[in-house]
Amino acid sequence: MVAASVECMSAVLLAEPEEATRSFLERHLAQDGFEVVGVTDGEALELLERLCPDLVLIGDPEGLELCRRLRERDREVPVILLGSQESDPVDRVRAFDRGCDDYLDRPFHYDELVARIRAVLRRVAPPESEQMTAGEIEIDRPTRRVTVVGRRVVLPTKEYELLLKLASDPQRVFTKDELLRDVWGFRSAGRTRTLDSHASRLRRRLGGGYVRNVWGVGYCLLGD
Amino acid sequence: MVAASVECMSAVLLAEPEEATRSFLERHLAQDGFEVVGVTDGEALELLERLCPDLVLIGDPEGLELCRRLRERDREVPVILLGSQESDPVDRVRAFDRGCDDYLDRPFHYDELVARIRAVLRRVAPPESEQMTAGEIEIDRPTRRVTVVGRRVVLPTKEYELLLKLASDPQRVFTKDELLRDVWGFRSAGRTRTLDSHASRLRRRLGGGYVRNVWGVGYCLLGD
DNA sequence: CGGGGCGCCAGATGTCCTTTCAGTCGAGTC
DNA sequence: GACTCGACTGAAAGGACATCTGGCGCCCCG
Repeated sequence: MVAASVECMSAVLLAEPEEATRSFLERHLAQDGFEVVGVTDGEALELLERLCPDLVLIGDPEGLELCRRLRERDREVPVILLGSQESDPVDRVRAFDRGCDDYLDRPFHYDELVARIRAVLRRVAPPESEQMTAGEIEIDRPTRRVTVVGRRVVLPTKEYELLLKLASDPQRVFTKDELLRDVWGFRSAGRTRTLDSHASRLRRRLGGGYVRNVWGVGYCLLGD
Repeated sequence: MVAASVECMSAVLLAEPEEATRSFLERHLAQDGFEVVGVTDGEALELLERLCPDLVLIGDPEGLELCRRLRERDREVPVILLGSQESDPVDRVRAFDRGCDDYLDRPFHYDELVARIRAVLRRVAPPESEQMTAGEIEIDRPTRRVTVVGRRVVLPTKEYELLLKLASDPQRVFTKDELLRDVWGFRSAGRTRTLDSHASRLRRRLGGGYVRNVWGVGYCLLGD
């Protein structure tokens, strides 16, 4: 099994009531390059808002209701349901109606689960091109080369990753939580000073006031 | 079975060698609001470029190879494979590796197939318009950009949130309590001065008397 | 085993927003 | 037409947030 790209590991929220399965999945998914937080389903909804995971994996046999409540909050987050052993097509259709993205019966093969997770994520986050441009900023991912108006800029790792994220949608305003999660990973919520610090340095290195702060919200690369 | 969204019926390219299954699916999918073109797998690649379908359904038991060739042409088109009866997890993992989006074993339930088709299309299609419009006011949520008759308006956080709320139903009159609760949060009931103040400034910044007061009740964005 | 680069953090400072207050204006009522 | 209550708005106080700077610790590389 190939490890996920280092660039950005996907964050998976795992709602699985049974201890053994949960820790099994936590361990193996982590090995396969996912950042996993396992919870019992009671905690799932609450964590959803805090963590903003890339995907939710619901292992609860009663997961249907959770799926619905989750969708109610109007999150775009993809959901994969692990069914109960006796699922029939009707159950599955109902699950899809509730907005889930895939449904896998138990007992399942771990590799198939991973394949399905990847298939869903592939869809949600379409592949980024090797060459990114944002205004006068050019980023060449294979070589990690960044140029601003032709001038070469060398960036340390975190600043480079932060730039990548911001450049993925240059006009868009990213919230601090979002940036912290995607660049620093799941469990970094609240460390705004760290983000601020890097944003500040990135701004200085790029020059030209590219990195702009949106008060009380976060940052964007090309405001206005 | 709910009919497909009226907005735009999805075009499905169906590559299924077996005559009976093909016509069955053609007929039923058409009834369920899809635009279906059924072909044998030889023709699929060629038609792919001409038709640009929204989704490809591969019924061929040898569909793996087709899926690969299809992906080679680097189309973003989603693909669902209908497996052969004897598929095992290894086959399925291989299929996902080839880039397919879902895999359904035969014999399958038609309703489940439709549910899965919808789930995949849901993912692919809607980068839902994050665009709101209220009269001549346009709001782009990702960039937090607000324009009035083309003129760009910059808003501080609270005013922006207030505008969002008002624009969510521009004609409607929102009571002050409602606005306070939704923008300032639960425990803010009674602080009408604060709301007044922000409404006043929002009105001034938007110009054109958009934010209108309804005496003794609250505010609305487009009165009359 | 030392040095430098980098990630992370905390305190000081400055900036901008929010809230409140106070005075005025306007609408509705008798 | 006078009175009352609510709405409007400028200014000022206060707070929340952003930025910068310097320091500490870690890891990689020499």
